[in-house]
Amino acid sequence: MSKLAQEKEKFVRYLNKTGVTLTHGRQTVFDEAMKAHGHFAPEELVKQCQSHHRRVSRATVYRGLNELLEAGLIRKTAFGEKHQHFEHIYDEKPHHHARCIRCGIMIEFPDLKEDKVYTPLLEQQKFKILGHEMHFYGICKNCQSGK
Amino acid sequence: MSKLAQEKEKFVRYLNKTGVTLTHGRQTVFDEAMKAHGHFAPEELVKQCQSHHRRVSRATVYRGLNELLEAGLIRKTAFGEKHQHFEHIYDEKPHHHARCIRCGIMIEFPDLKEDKVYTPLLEQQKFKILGHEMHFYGICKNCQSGK
DNA sequence: TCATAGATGATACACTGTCTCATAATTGAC
DNA sequence: GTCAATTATGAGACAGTGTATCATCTATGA
Repeated sequence: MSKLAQEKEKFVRYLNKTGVTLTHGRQTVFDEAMKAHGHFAPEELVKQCQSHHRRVSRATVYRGLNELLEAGLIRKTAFGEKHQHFEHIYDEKPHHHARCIRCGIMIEFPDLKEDKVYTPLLEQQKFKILGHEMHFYGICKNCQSGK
Repeated sequence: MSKLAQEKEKFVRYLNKTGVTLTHGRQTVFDEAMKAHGHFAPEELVKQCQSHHRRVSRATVYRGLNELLEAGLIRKTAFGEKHQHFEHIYDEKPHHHARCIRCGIMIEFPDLKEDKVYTPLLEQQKFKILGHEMHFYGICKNCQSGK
């Protein structure tokens, strides 16, 4: 079974558990989110969904993204920007981000499993971890030399 | 010298370096940002600045916050929410956050210096690190039992 | 004192994520 | 298969955020 099919199954399992069905809208959001390369903003996904399929509303996309998030298929990468970003998890090497606060460029670097230090702390509080992100901010090489 | 005074000096040093002066507006934003307890959203700071001082515009506050950020006096904590959050650094124990994606509650936990693993990676790319945040997301205890 | 450069306030702006509600689709009971 | 009840959806309204603009004000140094 392909990784994508596995993800689909995971999604359906989640939907069943919460007592809702895999409708056309959810299917579309799932398809496009899994198809995306790298990060995407919700509004980008709205465009994608609307270009390839019959009309899907913004509301449905936003709702669907939350479901995918809770199902653990995508993660929210929060860069302190105006809008949210997501990325799917399957097929990606775990990585983190460093962002330049001047130009916004993003540098990716591999996940080194440093989060293991923290998981006991959170589990102790019965916090169910869906994901984590190590987020650095600073000034990139170019912006330093530019000024 | 108090910690606060040290921060002020750090700020002035930064301003000098970038060739600007400590004006009334910047002073106000500095004061209120340092006075804040825990996280604050920019708009909250706008209110603060406008209630305690003579009129300071939103623009000035937003501009000032960026300067404080670059000067390394505050950090941006990005929770993937609609708006940004900041917190000042002085006088705070380094800590990170876990956020519940359902109710938004925030759990703080101490910084365990796990970032040390990554700094060489970024320094190698000449990325000047201003700060970092370890960000977990998931479902909190209450939201798990609530459903 | 004056000219210049920088800082500010007011406001407009685009955009985001959420909410509402009427309509449509789906499901299960019969 | 039909119908009623429940759930999902689309369209649009909405408030709020962070940025940009630009005319006015302020500070600085010659």
